[in-house]
Amino acid sequence: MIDTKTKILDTAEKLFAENGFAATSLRDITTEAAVNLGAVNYHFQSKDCLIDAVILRRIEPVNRRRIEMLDAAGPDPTVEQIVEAFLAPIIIIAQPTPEWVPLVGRILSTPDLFLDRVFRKHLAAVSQRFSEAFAKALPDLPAEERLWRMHFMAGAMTHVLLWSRILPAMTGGVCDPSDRKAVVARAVAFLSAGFHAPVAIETACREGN
Amino acid sequence: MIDTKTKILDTAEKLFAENGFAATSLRDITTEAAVNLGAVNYHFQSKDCLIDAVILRRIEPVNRRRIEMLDAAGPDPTVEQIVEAFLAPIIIIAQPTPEWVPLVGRILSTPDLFLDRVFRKHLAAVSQRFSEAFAKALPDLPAEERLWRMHFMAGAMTHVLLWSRILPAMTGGVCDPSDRKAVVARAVAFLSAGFHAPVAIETACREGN
DNA sequence: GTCTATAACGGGATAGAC
DNA sequence: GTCTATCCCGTTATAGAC
Repeated sequence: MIDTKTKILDTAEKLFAENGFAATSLRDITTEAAVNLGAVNYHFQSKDCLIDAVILRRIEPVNRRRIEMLDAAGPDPTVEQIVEAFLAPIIIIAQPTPEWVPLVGRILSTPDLFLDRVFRKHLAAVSQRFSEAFAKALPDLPAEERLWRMHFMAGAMTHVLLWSRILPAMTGGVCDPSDRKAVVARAVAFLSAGFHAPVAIETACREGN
Repeated sequence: MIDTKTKILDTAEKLFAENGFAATSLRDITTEAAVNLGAVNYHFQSKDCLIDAVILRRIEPVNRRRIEMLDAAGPDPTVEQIVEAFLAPIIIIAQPTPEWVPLVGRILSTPDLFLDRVFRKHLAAVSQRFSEAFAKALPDLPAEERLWRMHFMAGAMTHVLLWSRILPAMTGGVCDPSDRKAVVARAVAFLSAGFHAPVAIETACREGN
């Protein structure tokens, strides 16, 4: 028997992922979870706090796994290893709870206030670790370019999470996101190549070639 | 003097971009636009129709410019040219109306019903054109991998649009999205390299190497 | 075409019985 | 801890004066 608090958390996670935070009412959640409306404000103080709780429950394990994978790659990981350590946890770990996959995508694509207050707080440290790893693996890459490329990487990852449900329909069944290891492998190959690309801006400054 | 309908459209675009569709009320729009609440339901039938109208107004020029740039690259465009034709219009054209940049990002990251009904209808044809161009430029790339890579590209682009406003704060001022030509150049370099990357999945099947 | 007033509804939050 | 009833607010949409 799952307790009420967990039922609310699970259902909220599912509905937030499907319909977004603003479009999901507490009534939607309590109805589907078959719990009482008042229970939400008892266990969590408000809808905002519920959102925070839903997010926090999932971010922590992902970040821990990311750091683990980065550490496991040794003191001088390759670009491929860094990219994989960043992507794999958030895509692979999702297996037992597939609902939260598009949820994370939704979080990452909602640059609103609560993102500052919830997300940056929990991502900044990890992001810093990865930035340093990239700096070491790509010592000739300017810092600005490195951050832009990490930004592109995060975008590709977010998109994969967000659209995973409808991608088969979009591609006429050609792309299948359910094989998550394959998705990671494809993304790592694509993004690693991007990190290794020559720097376009500096080339433009050198003018001749 | 701008007419009421345009004022509503402009303001709705701005507020939708800033706060999302669900979180923006018609009252927010009419107050900021200094027009009457009833005018919205007069000029547009409903909030949903207003959203459609806001989106449609911007999609068409972008798609037209994309096809123009693709055509201008000749019958056999390079990967770089294709990527640039896909990215540049949506990022560069934004100059006169910067509000809609994050708006487009928001559209692309909201895989809900109206996206099916509004967006796929207007993107499918263009997407097909670009897919064919990539197929010609990368004849050895399997169709599945090609579609995945286009997906990654769309994700990176979306993220750039969505986060453009807060990126400077996130990176301590290092990354500046206001120089849009530079952003395009960086993204083209990164993503083109990704498209040229060897195919990881097939490598895994060949097992030995 | 424009504006005001209001209907009809659904939302979050709370009080209080059990 | 759980449930019911209710308050109060903001929302969309409409009706009708001007």
